[in-house]
Amino acid sequence: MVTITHDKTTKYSNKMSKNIYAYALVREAIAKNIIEKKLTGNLPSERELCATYEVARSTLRQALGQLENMGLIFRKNRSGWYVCPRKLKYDPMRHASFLQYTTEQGFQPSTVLLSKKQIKPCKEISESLHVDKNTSLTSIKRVRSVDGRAVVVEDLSFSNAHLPEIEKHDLSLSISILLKNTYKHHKVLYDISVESCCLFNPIAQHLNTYDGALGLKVTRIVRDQNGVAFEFDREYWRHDALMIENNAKLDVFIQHLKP
Amino acid sequence: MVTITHDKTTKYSNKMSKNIYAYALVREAIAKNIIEKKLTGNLPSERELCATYEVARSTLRQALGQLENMGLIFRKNRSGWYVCPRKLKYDPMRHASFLQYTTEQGFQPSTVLLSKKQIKPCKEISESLHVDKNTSLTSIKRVRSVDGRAVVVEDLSFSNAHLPEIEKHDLSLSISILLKNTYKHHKVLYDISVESCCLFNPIAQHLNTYDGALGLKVTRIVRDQNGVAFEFDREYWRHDALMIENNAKLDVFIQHLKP
DNA sequence: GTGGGTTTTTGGTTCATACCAGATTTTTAA
DNA sequence: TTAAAAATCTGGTATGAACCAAAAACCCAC
Repeated sequence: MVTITHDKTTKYSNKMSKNIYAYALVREAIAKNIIEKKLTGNLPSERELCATYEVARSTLRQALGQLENMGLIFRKNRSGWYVCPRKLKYDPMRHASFLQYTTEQGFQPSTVLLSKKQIKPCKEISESLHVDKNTSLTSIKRVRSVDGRAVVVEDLSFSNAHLPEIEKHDLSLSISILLKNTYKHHKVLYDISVESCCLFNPIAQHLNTYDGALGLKVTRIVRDQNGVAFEFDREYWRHDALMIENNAKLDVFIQHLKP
Repeated sequence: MVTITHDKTTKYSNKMSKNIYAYALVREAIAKNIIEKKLTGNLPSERELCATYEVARSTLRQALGQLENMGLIFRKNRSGWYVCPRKLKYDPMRHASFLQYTTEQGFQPSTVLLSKKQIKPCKEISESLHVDKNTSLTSIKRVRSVDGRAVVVEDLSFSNAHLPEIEKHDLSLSISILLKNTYKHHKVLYDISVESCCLFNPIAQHLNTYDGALGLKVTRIVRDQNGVAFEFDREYWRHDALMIENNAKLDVFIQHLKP
């Protein structure tokens, strides 16, 4: 049983006081308990929280929804609300494997290959990779988890011409290591885009979230040293699972700048 | 008066059919109208839409909320819902001014300086800039708009030691041009982080949105050629206003790689 | 015409209720 | 003992009603 600190004299639904809304008061009260670690793991049930804060369920759910947007809590379908684990720091520009940067940060990573097939590129991909609409590409879908929590669905498309027989490798492992070891692509370049998005089924289901949940979409075009694009990635992340980080590579730059 | 295509035989609130929910059907119907440009500018009022789709207002608002998360529509406080303009493409790594990259993309930019003061750094800033907690920094807040729509609130802190008399310049103009012209910082390096966040008052108010709205937080540490950090930025963006983009600088890299 | 007050319209907040669907736990029967 | 069935708990969906706050439209006196 979880005990929540709660000033019993505060009437959360009393909108007269200070022109502050009930949902905002409840939101702040729960946020405070989470930040001060008085609340960990799973939250009390919605109906319990309604009783605690003396608000209707829809008001409570408005507060919970905002805490979810803040990345403080998340839900498991029809099972309950949970305090979010810390975010994964992720540098889409860095040529590091998922395995590497997750373990560096103390997470237990895992990957499941959902599908592997030959596809014809959509307009966006054919334009990005400069290939004809009828060119066959190797396409894979994967779900990646940290500490048993699914955080990203990847949708990767590879140019067969550039990466011969790629479909014969174990594609549930690190692609960046495969590029390095098998195809000798030690230097690659990325075009990255990041934007806020909504996660819909079936992606939402793979991430154990709901249809319409908040996400971050990372798109990446991978090029070789000559600027030839050979890989097109779409990554759909749980919005609460990651923080994009890109650190200036001082050592490299300074080297170049020294006479 | 806006006319909406709508199959009158579809009962949106009939949950029996196909196990698809009313809010999802309404969401898809409105999304379709927006994508097909049958719906532009402002949407009909919520009560009208309720009548059109035969759902309760709370159900409709759930659909509108998801369309908002998708970046398809946005709201002006108590005035109505509007179809989102296209997103601004923004490369936080590029040393380009807001004026420059907005006009390049055909937007009309403007900036309002909200405040300018001397502050003592918080823990995060003092650690990032490697300055003592009692060092005075010049701090400014600005709101930047494109086509009259406020899209980002900036919170910038500068090291006075590194940028002497910075407080005497017009800080509603481009800082990157100021750095270039006045302080001769032609080459700078950035540490960037991007994450999903919630926008609360007063930031939400500056962006003409509501307390708890979705946002993207961009944090940036600016360093000189020697790696010395002298500026700390926090940017709070409307989540529907931007797309982070970073393009591989092929020309530069290829130059380096050529023998 | 026009400025200022009034009315109307709009979204924003909150409530109470009901029932559904899936996860979880408990009970029951083989 | 264990697997299947039932009960229970949880969040998810949906309704409709009421009232509030601010924006927008309107109107009228000057």
